[in-house]
Amino acid sequence: MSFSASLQNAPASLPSAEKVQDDTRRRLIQAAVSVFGSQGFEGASTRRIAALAGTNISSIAYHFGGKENLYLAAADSIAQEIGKKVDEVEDFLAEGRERIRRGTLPPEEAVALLQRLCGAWLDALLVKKKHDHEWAWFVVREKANPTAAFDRIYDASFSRFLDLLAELIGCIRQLPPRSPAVRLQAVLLFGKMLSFERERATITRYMGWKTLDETARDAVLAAIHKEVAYLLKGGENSPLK
Amino acid sequence: MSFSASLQNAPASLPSAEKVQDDTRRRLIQAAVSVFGSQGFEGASTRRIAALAGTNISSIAYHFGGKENLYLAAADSIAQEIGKKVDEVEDFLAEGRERIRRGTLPPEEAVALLQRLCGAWLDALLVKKKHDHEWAWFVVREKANPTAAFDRIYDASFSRFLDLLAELIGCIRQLPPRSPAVRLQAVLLFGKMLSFERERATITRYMGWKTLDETARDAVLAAIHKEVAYLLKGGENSPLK
DNA sequence: GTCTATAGTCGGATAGAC
DNA sequence: GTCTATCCGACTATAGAC
Repeated sequence: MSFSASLQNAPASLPSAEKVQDDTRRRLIQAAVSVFGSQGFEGASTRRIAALAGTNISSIAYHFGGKENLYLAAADSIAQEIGKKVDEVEDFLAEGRERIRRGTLPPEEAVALLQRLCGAWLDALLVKKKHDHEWAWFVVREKANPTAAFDRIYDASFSRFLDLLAELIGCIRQLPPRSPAVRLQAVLLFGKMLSFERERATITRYMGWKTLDETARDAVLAAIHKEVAYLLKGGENSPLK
Repeated sequence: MSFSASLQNAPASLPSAEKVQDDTRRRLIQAAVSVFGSQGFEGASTRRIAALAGTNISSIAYHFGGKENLYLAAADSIAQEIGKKVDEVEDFLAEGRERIRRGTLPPEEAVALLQRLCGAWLDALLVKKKHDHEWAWFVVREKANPTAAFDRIYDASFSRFLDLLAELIGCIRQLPPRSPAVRLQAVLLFGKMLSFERERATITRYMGWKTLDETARDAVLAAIHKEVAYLLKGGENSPLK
C-alpha cells in the first residue's frame, strides 16, 4: 500500500481493514482529547485512553509511536476542529472583508458584523455536540503551560480568528488592523469571550447558576454587544497611542 | 505543648526545634504551590517537592499525612495570600463603602474608586515578588477542574473581591449590588482582568511581546478604565433585565 | 493489525535507625 | 523530627503470538 501516504479524504471504497485501522486511530485521538483534557498529560494513562477508545494499549504505540505523539495528534485534531470553525466565519465575513479592503464598509456595518461574529463564537464555545467541548480543557491546560501543542493550535486557529477581529475593529476605529491598539483590543475582546467558559467555576458560583446555558450565553452576549457598539464612540482615546 | 493549638502569630521566643519544624512545613507548602502549579496534582511528584523544599520525602507524610493533604494545605496558603490582598483593598475602600451604604457617594467618585481598585488588582497579578506568582497556575488548574481546593480559594478571596466590585458597580449604575445585572458585570470585569495573565500565551504571541511587563499592564489598565467609565453612560440597557 | 505477557521505571507510602 | 531503605502498586514501552 505504498500509495496510501495521504490518509486524508480516503474514499469509502477502501478495504475494510484500512477503515478499521483509521477508525481505531480516530477513536484513540478522540479518547485522548477527552482524557488528556480532564487529567492532564501526566495524569492521563494510556491504559485509560485505550480503554475509552475500546482498544488495546499497544495500539497507541502502533499508531502513534507513544504517548507523547498521541498527545500531539490530539492537539492537531483540536486545531483542525477549531480551524474549521474559523473557516466558517471567514466565509461568512468574506464579502465584508473585501469591502474593508476597498474601504467601502461603513463602521456601523462593521459593528454589526463584529457582533454577529462574537455571537457565533460564543455559540461555538457553548454548543454541546456529540463529544461536548472536551477539547476546551485541553486548551486551557496548554495555555497555562504551553508546549509544542499550543503553537499548533494557536497557528491553526487563534491567530486567524484574532486577525478577523482586528480587521473589523480596525475598520470600526479607522485604524490599521495591525496597529498595537487594534490588536490589543482584539485580544482583550477574545479574552472576554473565553472567560465565559474558563471562569465557569467562578461564574456559576457567583451567579448562583447550575450550568452555563443559553440564558448565560444571552447575558454575556448582550454585554459584549454593548462593548462592541461602544468602540464606535470610544475610538478617540485609545489604550495604546 | 497542649496550649500550642494556635500556630498563627507564634512568638519568636519559641524553642528552636519548633521553629525548624514550622520552617520545614512552610518550605514544603511553598514548594508544593510551585510544583503543583506547574505540573498539576498527578504530574507533581512528592520527591520533587521535597527536593525543592530541601528536605526529605517522608517529612511530607509526617507534616501533612500525605500528598493530598499537602495539596489542600497549599490551596489554603494561596487562599490566605489572596485574602490578604483583598483585606488591603477592603481597607482602602472602607470609607467609600460606608458612603455607599448611606447613599452619599456620587457615581462619578465610585467610577474613580473602581478604576483604582482594578489597577491595584492588575498590579497584584503582575507583581513579581520572591516567589513570583506561581500560585496563579495552581488557581488556573483548579478553575479548569475544580476540586475541594477551589472552594477554599473562592470563599476566602474571589467571592469577597467580587462583592467589592459589585458594590461599586451597583453604586455607579444605581442598582442593588446583588442584582443579577450588577453581579454579571462584576464577574465579567473580573474575568477580563484575569485574562491578562491567563491568556498570557496568546497575548504575547499576538502582540509580539516577550513578557507581560509594565507596558502591557498600562495598556490593559487603560482599556479597563475606559470600560469602567462607560458604565456611567451605558446603564440604561442592561444585559439582564 | 491487534492482542497478551512482561520488562523496566517511577511513584507514594512506611518502617526503623538516629 | 529527619533521614535511609524498602515495599508495592501503577505506569510506559516492547517483544512476540496469532
